Amino acid sequence: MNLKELAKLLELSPTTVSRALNGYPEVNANTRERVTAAARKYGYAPNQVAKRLATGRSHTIGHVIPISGHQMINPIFAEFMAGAGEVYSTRSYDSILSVVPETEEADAYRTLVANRKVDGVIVHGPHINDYRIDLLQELGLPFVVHGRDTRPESEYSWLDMNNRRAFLRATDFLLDLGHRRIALLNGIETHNFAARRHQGYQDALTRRGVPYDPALVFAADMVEPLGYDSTRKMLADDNPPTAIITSSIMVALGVLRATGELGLHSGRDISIITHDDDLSYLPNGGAVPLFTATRSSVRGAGRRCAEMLMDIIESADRSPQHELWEADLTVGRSTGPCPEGLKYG
Amino acid sequence: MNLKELAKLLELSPTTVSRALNGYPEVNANTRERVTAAARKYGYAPNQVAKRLATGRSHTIGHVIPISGHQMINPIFAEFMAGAGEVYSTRSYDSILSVVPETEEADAYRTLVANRKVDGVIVHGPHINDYRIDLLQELGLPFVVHGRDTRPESEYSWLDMNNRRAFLRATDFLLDLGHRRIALLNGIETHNFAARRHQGYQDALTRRGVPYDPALVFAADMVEPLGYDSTRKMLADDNPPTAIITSSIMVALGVLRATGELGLHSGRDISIITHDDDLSYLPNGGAVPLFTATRSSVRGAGRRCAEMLMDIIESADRSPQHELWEADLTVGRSTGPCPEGLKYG
DNA sequence: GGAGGCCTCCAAAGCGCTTTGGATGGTTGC
DNA sequence: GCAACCATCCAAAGCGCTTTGGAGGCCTCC
Repeated sequence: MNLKELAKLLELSPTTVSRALNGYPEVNANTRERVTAAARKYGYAPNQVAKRLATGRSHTIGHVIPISGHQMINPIFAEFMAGAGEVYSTRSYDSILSVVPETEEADAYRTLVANRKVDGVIVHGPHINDYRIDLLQELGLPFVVHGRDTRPESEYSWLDMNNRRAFLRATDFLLDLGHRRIALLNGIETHNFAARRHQGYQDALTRRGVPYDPALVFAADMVEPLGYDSTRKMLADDNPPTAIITSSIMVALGVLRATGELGLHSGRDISIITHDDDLSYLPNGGAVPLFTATRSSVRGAGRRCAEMLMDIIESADRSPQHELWEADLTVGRSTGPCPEGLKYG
Repeated sequence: MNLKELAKLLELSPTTVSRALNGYPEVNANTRERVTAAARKYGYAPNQVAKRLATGRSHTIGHVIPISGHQMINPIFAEFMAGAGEVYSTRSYDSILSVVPETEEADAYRTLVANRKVDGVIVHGPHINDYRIDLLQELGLPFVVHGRDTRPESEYSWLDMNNRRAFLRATDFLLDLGHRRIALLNGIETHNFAARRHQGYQDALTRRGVPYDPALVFAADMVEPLGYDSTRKMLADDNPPTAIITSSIMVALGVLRATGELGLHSGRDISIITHDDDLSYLPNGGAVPLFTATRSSVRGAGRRCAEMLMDIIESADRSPQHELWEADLTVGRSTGPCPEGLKYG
């Protein structure tokens, strides 16, 4: 069943049927009624491809996922998509996913534009100074960045968590408990979020006049072994940390594995705070959560980014929008006062 | 730059240009040369939407991701998509992602078909008797299942790992090491893969005449706390297991956390074998991997499923294709002989 | 030398929708 | 009573590609 057939059945022109269905004003209320009823009855659904060709709008959002040299795919991404996807389907948008080698990422955006495949894109994991933002502005493709880079924030649309403040608060929390040797297991610091987290950590130390020790800071892919290896390493040194801040639960689990092997109890012998993206397969809940954590829902961010982008696409005014989310600091079982003997370690 | 403009520049008809670019035989070799050169020079890329409308083919693969009641999104999915996505981009297919509530999954497939949005779909995580296979056959949409359900295997296309054999081998391996109390931490057993794993485990026990103890079998979402909680529970009972088989590294990490807290060394006091989907963010490598594991690459499965589906779509003959992959059994540090005192526990 | 065949190329008709630019007929205002 | 004006509807021209059904020219073969 297509438009023409439906029109014939109704003894109307395709024009009128199209307008009736798309809510244009120049059609009689009764006619519109008849048309919508018939459409429902015969199960008419407009061919999206034809619609796209005619309107030039694709009703599709693009997500370009680079596969980096180390072949690591960001586990956070699936959760983000779960959130964004919910919103897409309620507003009947599609999303297309381009998984490409990092080196071909720019090309991927260009073809997306050249082939008019998408009305807009979401940019994931921005780097310190991210060329993709320039590229997209140049291409004139609407976009929302999940995160920020370093340019003036008013120049583009983004949604970010306050990474600096979250890690400042986490560090402060540990300082309040008497810890002075606090390690940071961070993500790769060319990613802007990681750089900001580092900043927050460092700011907190500086404010209290606690010396910054580079030997306590690690930055790498946020996988479990990062937590395990760096913890084993630090705890084998003299003057080890009494507290560890990690950038993801995965890393925190690695820390726990290392401390477990050494017979240390987290929350007593050593304190751990992790950032928690609230991933569905890494729960940190219960009456008293396993980890004390700064928490911000990535799925929620996905939902909101999708909404922002669709709003931008659909509105005439394309002025940038921003949202800065604060993370919760929730107390769990993994933190406690600094052990007396180690207090000024 | 569109076809017509390019044709004008070349002083050729759109017909000929189109044919030259799409490799039809009825065009002179020199002409074809000229056309492709010009296309490259002017950066001409055919409008995919127009192409789709004209051909009726969408060059797009669909992935419908149900969000289940527990709001858990399958972490394996991202990795699968990384593999599939690689292949899509090299063969210049797109993939669209529909994230929908579980209850609306059938509708999602129907609209995909009604709107001719995809040429085929990949079905993820099939259940014991999966209605989606019936639905897709009824809708006449080409599809490949990642996994199998319980119907005759010749009736549809699938790629699966030999879950039964993998878990049979894992169980055998532990039995060979003298273990007799072997626990299984499985996924939800309405998923076919989990049911088959259970089967393999049970078959191995039966063959050796080792009694099957339901108290040693858990089935739930494969998250870290499943490993932790069930291990704590089992080890608190009298007659605890001396070995544990888990369905994912995430669960195995939970086991390790529990045993770590109890001061048990894996590979000595307790043995652990896990299935390893070879997820990029859960590495289990190194000279001697942390876990002894049955391993099969989900990313590889993604690649292959995508290829199979595209082949099916592009070939005239649509007879079902199947592939059954065997998992490797790689030995790591988490297994060892059953401690003497517990040998016939 | 004319029929038949092959190699190249092209005009034009779709694919299914939107949208521009009227047409039609009934109302309104003076 | 006539012009101006709505409210409704429609014909037809795209959107950018593919594909059908030739057409024209040259070669071959008897």
